[in-house]
Amino acid sequence: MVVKGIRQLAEHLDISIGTVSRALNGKKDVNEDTRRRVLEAAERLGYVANQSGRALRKGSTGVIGFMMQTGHEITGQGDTFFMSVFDGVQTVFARHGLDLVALLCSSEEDPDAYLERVVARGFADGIMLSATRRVDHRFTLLDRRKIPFVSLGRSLTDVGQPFIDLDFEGMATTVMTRLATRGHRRIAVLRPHDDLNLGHVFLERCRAVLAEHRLVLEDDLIFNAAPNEAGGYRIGQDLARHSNRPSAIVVLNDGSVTGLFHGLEAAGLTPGKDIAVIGLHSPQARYLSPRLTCFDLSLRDLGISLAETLLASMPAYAALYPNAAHRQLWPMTLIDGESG
Amino acid sequence: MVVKGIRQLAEHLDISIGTVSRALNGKKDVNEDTRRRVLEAAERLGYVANQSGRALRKGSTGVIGFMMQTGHEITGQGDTFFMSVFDGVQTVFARHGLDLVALLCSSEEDPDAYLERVVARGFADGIMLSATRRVDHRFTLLDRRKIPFVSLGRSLTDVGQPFIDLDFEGMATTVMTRLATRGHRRIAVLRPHDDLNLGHVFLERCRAVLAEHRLVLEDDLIFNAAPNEAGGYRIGQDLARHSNRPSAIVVLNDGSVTGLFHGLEAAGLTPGKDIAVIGLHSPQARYLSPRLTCFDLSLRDLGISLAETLLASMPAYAALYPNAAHRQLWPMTLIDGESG
DNA sequence: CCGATCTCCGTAAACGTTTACGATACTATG
DNA sequence: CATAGTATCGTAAACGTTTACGGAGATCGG
Repeated sequence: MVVKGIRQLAEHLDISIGTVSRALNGKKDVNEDTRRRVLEAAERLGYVANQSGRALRKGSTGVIGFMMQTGHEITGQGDTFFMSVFDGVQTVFARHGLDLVALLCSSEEDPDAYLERVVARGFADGIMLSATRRVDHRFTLLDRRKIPFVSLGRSLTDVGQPFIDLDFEGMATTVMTRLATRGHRRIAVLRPHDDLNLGHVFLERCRAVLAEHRLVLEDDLIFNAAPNEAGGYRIGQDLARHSNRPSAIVVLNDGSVTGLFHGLEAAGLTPGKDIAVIGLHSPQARYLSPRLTCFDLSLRDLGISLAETLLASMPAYAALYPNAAHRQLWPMTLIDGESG
Repeated sequence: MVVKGIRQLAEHLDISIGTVSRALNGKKDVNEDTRRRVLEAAERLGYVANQSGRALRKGSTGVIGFMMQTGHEITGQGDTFFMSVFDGVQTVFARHGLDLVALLCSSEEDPDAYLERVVARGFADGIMLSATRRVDHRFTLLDRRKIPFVSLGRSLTDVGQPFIDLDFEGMATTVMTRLATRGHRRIAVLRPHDDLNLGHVFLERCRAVLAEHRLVLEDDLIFNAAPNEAGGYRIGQDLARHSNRPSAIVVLNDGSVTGLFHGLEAAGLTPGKDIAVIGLHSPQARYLSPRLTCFDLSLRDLGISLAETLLASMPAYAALYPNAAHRQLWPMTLIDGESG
């Protein structure tokens, strides 16, 4: 047996709907006995307050949306990446009865228009962004609509938004000094397509670090590729055929690294021997041969921080997270492998 | 400038809210000039009807939820898998103004309780399920709540639900006859953990096909492993150390196949030479060396069918999809590689 | 010129919930 | 006993939207 609305539930208990609502929401002014009766009946009859009615009255939905784009791969980050981040986010949200949903923007729809539509509808109380682009109108849009949000990734578009981004500067410093001091002179970088912001901050710092070693990052050694196996494979082939092959390559694109390995191997090159390969976070790093030297980070903790940063910018929760960082670069640690 | 509700928009235009609503929703009884005026103003002022108010009044949300579980990997299917399916789903939904969102169930919450909560709230007009388990209470739950749904995957729990599942029977027939006729006598199977349903239907058919060749599927050659690189790698090592090693292994678990390759290689075994390896759909199949022999399918088309099947079970749309299959086994084609 | 029809629009009810407010009964205090 | 205070509950308004209904004006046919 399933009951339809709070009115039915109230009639069934012979109590007014006001009292039932107060009982369910843990409000004052309700006898403990009746509260127990109400809760027990709601549980037994499978009553849960209607989302639309509740949201309409309260002015908030209790939903946080994480925007993702389907179809064409933008980031190439596998499900393990986002699913781990999500799990961290949820542990924080669960404490406040907030629900996380992924807002899926079709590849056939303009991301900006999609987001505007969703936000204007008041679908979610807060928004999480990822795959941030170099100039990203979504930030100005969200700022204009005055809806709390946080982004996983930086952008040149700056409206003072909170964000957490991977510490590409730290990564660049670590990896470039390592390679330079090990005698590498010509270093390549593989990154996803140019619109995304992450490549630029990385490259900028790379140039600075290399300059200290009197080295330059040559333009024709900066490769773009789709963030997947195919993209990595193609670059592996290209490297093998390169007239003046670099001695090392840093791969920002974690979805491409196994493809790159296989592309190199197919051309007779061994990573770590013929060419040093250093990657970003990669769940399969340990199972590649040779083992991939790459950076590691705690995705779950990142998700927790992401949630806290968002809540800190929401009036209803801000007081609970007084010292959440407004903007944060997430540290990564280099894990030694055999590839470089 | 942004306008808050339909009331403000109506005042701004000096029209009643009824007419504004009719104009926006393409209803009759509204002058074409005023309709244009309304649409233009809404566009200019960034008005979009509030989700909660609209859903409350109309009794439907226009949202379809695809349930996924975060944290621990259940299926191991990478983002390319679901994102491609989603994209197919969206092309159908877009025609009807339906929005697809992913309902993310935390690893700390019981999936059944989560789904019940979401459905009882009236959050979505329809539900899509995946990672179906052998006995899966979600089906009885959705059936009891009388909410339209479809699942990607079968279950022993049968409430007459519509579903689309991969054609594991066809796959079993194809792969086992291929291996048997090529002289393989001891064949192993790698599958994800036992709760999931997909392994069972596959194994059952495998046994039947092998029996025709007077062969048996030995119990100790049925391996379970986490559907990721680590799981595959471990099985690769186990196979190498096996006292009576099988000559072939079929991998249902697409997230494990590269790990398996690397595990085998680390132990000095070459796929396709020392042991035949045949996998399920795998985006990196072409970039492994040796190239993986595996099954392929159109994920985008699968998504389209999934959406059509769901809509066919929703009263409001059923008439538009008269010949959508209620239950369907999705065909896969074997792609020859070098691994078996 | 009258009645009928049509076009267009405004009014108000309804969706399910939360919550401010007031009412009632009971307890405590003097 | 009177009064103040407290505990508990019911009533009704409000959230933003859609839509059934009716009304006003215009058009048309006879």
